[in-house]
Amino acid sequence: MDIIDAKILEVLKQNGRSTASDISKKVNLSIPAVSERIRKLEEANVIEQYTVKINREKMGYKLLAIVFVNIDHTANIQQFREEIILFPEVMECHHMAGEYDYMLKVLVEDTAQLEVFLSEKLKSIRGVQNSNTLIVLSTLTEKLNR
Amino acid sequence: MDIIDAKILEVLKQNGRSTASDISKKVNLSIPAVSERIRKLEEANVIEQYTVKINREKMGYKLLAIVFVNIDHTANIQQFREEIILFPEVMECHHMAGEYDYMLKVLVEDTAQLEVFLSEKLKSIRGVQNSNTLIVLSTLTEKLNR
DNA sequence: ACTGAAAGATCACTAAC
DNA sequence: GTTAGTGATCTTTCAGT
Repeated sequence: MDIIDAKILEVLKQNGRSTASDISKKVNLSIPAVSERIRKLEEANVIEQYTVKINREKMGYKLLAIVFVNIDHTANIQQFREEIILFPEVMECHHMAGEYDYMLKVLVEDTAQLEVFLSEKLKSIRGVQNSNTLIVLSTLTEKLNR
Repeated sequence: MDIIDAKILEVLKQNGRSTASDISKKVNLSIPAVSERIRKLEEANVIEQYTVKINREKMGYKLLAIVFVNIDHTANIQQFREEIILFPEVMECHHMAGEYDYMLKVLVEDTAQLEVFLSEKLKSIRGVQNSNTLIVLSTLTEKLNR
């Protein structure tokens, strides 16, 4: 991971479809050299995935919420961890230090779907003790990578 | 946005480098038909960006934190909004309803960098009244799109 | 570890339907 | 929307530095 690899990653962050020949011009390196570096970055799992950012509003998902969850510590925590990530509306699930056990980022179409998620889906998982939901009014920035 | 477009987006989510010919096999459509659909999805800004997911740990970023911030409502809020998104460690910034005004997702190498962010960078923005930081112990899932 | 050139494969595009 | 044909472009390979 030298400075040239960092430059290559920077180009790929901005456009995941950049070809080796595109990148070779931007980093002043020959095409085979760039190809080999990308191959190694993929092999080392530094590049985890090529993907695409899709417009949420255009897909009808207009409500983003943060849900903090507490788990009954006598419950089967592994079961919660397996089930929670299966819900399509759960974009993120983090195990937290502090007052709450888990923090979820939940993306839904509207408040009706949020209600279904909170009062039916989330509640249906055994061990979920209580939750605290915060609503996102707007998003100023949201990046995948630093 | 019919069911075929949805399938195309699904393929691109999993691999942003999929070619039109790759996709044409998976959705049972000819290559020019797929190309045209992708072109329209890009034009309509449904596809916002092709990008890449980079392994955070491999890049040395081992600490993820959630920072809630309150802004002095007599302060210049626009200034906060402009400055906060410029910090490289701020992955996300959401305007929130409820007790706190903004929620930040902050990615740093270690607690030392978090301390610098909280006590120097964040504090330096005029109007930042107080903050509350939560530490992420581990991440179960983190998706860009639903 | 990188360059440059050549080969082969693959892709996108266009035109006709 | 399909099929077929063309031209461009890309990656890979390899010999040389």
